[in-house]
Amino acid sequence: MRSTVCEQIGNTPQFPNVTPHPHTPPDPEGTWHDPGDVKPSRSLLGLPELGWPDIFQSCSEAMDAEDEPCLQKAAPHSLSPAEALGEVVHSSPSSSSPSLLDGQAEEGSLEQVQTMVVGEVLKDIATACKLLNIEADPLDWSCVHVQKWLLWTEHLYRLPQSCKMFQELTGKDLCSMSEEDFRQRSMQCGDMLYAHLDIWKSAAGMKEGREGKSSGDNAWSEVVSHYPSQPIHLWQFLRELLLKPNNYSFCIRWINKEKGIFKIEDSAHVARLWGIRKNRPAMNYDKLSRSIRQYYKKGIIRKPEVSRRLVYQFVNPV
DNA sequence: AATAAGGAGTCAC
DNA sequence: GTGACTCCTTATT
Repeated sequence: MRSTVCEQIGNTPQFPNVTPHPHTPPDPEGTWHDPGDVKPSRSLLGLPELGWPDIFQSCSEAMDAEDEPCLQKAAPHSLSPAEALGEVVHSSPSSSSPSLLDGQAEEGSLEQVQTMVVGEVLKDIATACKLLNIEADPLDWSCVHVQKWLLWTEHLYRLPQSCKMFQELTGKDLCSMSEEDFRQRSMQCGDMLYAHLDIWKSAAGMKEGREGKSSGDNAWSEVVSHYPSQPIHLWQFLRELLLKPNNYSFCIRWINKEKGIFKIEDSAHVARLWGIRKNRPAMNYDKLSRSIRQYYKKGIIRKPEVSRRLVYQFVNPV
């Protein structure tokens, strides 16, 4: 199934370049090569069309729950993320005739893929909303929310820090800015931030103007139902990260999901994400790990039988 | 040097 | 009271 879809995608004009994901899963030995070390090309990192690699990776995840190394992703070109969302949103999935031409069949498959992609994008947004404790619609963001989103996006994609250039902007302000405005505030990653915001805006736009049919709607209700979210526990936060391997496996990943054993690949990064979530700029791994150790006596997290550095185990696996 | 373990004080809810 | 943050010492990798 996956190979079929991959082949279709590979042969489709919208997905001309199939390239490995920068967050390539670790080898069997468990060693991990930081994507920052291998210095992937800007297109690999998603510049300026960053949304697509992540979206497509999410789509791959939907097709195959396992985080397999063979997964490939496409570099975007002719279709922006927002356009892709729009296309699926406004397409009608109805008309299928027995005399379909090859092209139409291909279109149908593409449509299916796009529908799946939209669903996964919305789920990713739902996850981010939950982890960040912000609303899904950027128009509703306060200045603080904007800063959280910026910090998060920068850390998630390892972009240079530029959130200071966006200080005292509300979500409305941000949404009214052009791509050029973004670039002026951040030469290095303004275009990427703009692309990401575009995805969120498009997803929020799906809320209105249509009634529930496609898979995107379930995902959307998931997005809105998560807000306002409750204070999140550290163990919940870690589990959320672990359950999104395509987004976060570069910093935390399962060693043995069945047993609940996981490894923190980038301690500083995980701590930073946790600090963003809790509005604790001084958060570091020393403090985060102290909180994890408090879980020992509570029976939530423990060290595995064979203790290894940065490896922990949920006492009650999912 | 980074990580692990755990004591102890503090704070917000 | 609870959960988390913070700072700390000591031990281990």
